[in-house]
This record gives sequence, structure tokens and C-alpha cells, in this order.
Amino acid sequence: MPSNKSITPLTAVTVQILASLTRGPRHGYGIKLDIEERTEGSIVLGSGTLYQALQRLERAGLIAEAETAGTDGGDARRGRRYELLATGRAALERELALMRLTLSSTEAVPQPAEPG
Amino acid sequence: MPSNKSITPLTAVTVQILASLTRGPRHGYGIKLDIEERTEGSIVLGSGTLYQALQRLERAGLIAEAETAGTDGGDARRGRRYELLATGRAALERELALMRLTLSSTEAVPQPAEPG
DNA sequence: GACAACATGTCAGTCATTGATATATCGTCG
DNA sequence: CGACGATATATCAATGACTGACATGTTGTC
Repeated sequence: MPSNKSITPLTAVTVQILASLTRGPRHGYGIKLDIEERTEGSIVLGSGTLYQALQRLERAGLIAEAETAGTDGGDARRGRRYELLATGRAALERELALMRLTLSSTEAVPQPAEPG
Repeated sequence: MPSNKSITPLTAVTVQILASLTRGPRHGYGIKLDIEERTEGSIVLGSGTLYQALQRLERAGLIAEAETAGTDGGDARRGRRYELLATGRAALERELALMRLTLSSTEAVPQPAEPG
């Protein structure tokens, strides 16, 4: 057994990948595009970051390759489609809860101008 | 000049440090305790992680050592107190905005139980 | 004076991200 | 058909960040 290590807490990149997969199974490349859209360009993954992160998430048992089953042909080109597993959903939920905590416990930084 | 590199996007640890400093200047150790409280024990920093992160944030110009000025004595024991700079505040706000985006664009995973 | 909590720091090892490089397919424009 | 851009995946070396252990010293208190 090479590594039983869990990768929680997750990194920013892996959180975004899991978040992307809540919307349904996707290719690595589709995940990349989805993250760029959803973060409005704030996060752009290089393919190195992307595929290595996917491999780690798969090894950790948070995501898995989705069956091509059922859907005969269509426009299913090629490539691996990943789906979120229950473990991954739970790990994601932990990170989202942490985000909510951080947001609610952080003093109102946002104001750009101070009242007289 | 060894490194002019900006450290944005921030890591999870540095975001928590900056978030802690929105509540006022603090020692490294105080930051550690504050983060543990605010994240309800989810994030516990070792001193290695903590002080190295502080050094990086200082080098990057996001935080600075606070003047001991004005406040004469009191219970100011010793140690460096850090404060958030405008640059740091801006960097933090970017990260918080990203969190809000991630939360709002992520499908409702949270429900622990489904209605009837 | 021993001991816990406060307070800061370094180091080696490990892990993650980056950017380059490589490969291959698909659609389409000329 | 040939070239080209978008889709799609993967690896590698270098860099950067985190972990856990170790080291050091103070302050308060029993």
C-alpha cells in the first residue's frame, strides 16, 4: 500500500474540482472550462495542475471514473469522465462549511469608502 | 532583489491569517489561537506553518509589524504584533469574493436529510 | 524551582502547483 | 486533402508551501 493518506483538508484547486462535479460528471477538460467560468477567470488551471489533482482525488477515493453506460454514442467523444463519490461530497461539504465560517467571522472588510 | 513575486492567489492558511488580522493587530501566537477558535478546530497551525507564512506575507507587503506606539505598557508582553496593510486587505477581499462565488455556484450538496 | 502556557524561530522531508513538452482526435476552412 | 485551432490527456523538472520535530526563551504560579 503506497499511500492511504487522506487529502483533507483540500487545496483550493481540489475544492473547485469537486464543486464542479456537483453539477454532474465531466471530463477533466470540461472541469477546467467550468472552473474558469464559475470563478470568472480568477482560477485558470494548467493541464499539469488539473490532471495531477484528478489523479490524487481518484486515489483518495473522492471521485471515480464514470461509466459510459447507457448513453450509446451521441456526442460522447472520448476521454475519461469523472463523477463525485459520497466521500468527495462529504469532503467538499466540510470545505464549504469552513468557507461560510470564514466569511461570517471576518470583519466587514469590503467597504471601499469610510463614512465621514 | 531575490523575489518580487506576489503570493496571490493565497493559500488557505494565509487567507485565515489575513482574516484574523481584520479584527486588529495580533501576535503570531494570537493568530494561531484565533484561527483555531474561529474555524472551530478545523484549522490548527503548527508553528512552522504559522511563522513561515507570516514571513511570506510580510515579504509580499500584505502585512507589517505594528508599532508598539501609543499603548504604553498595559499587558504588552513581548513578541511581534502584525497588522493588515491595505494591500493585504485587498488580497483578502479577492479571496472572500471567490469564496462567495464558489458557495453560490455550487449545487446544493448540504442537505443531510431529504423531505418526505 | 518546576512546569504549563506564551512566544518565536529553523530545518529536513514531503506534497502541490507551475509551465513546458508531448501526443492524439475532431471539426472546419480553404 | 492539408493546416489549424479546440478538445482531451499525460508526464517532467523546478519551485513553492506545509508538516512535524526540534530548539530557545519568557512569564506566571504552585
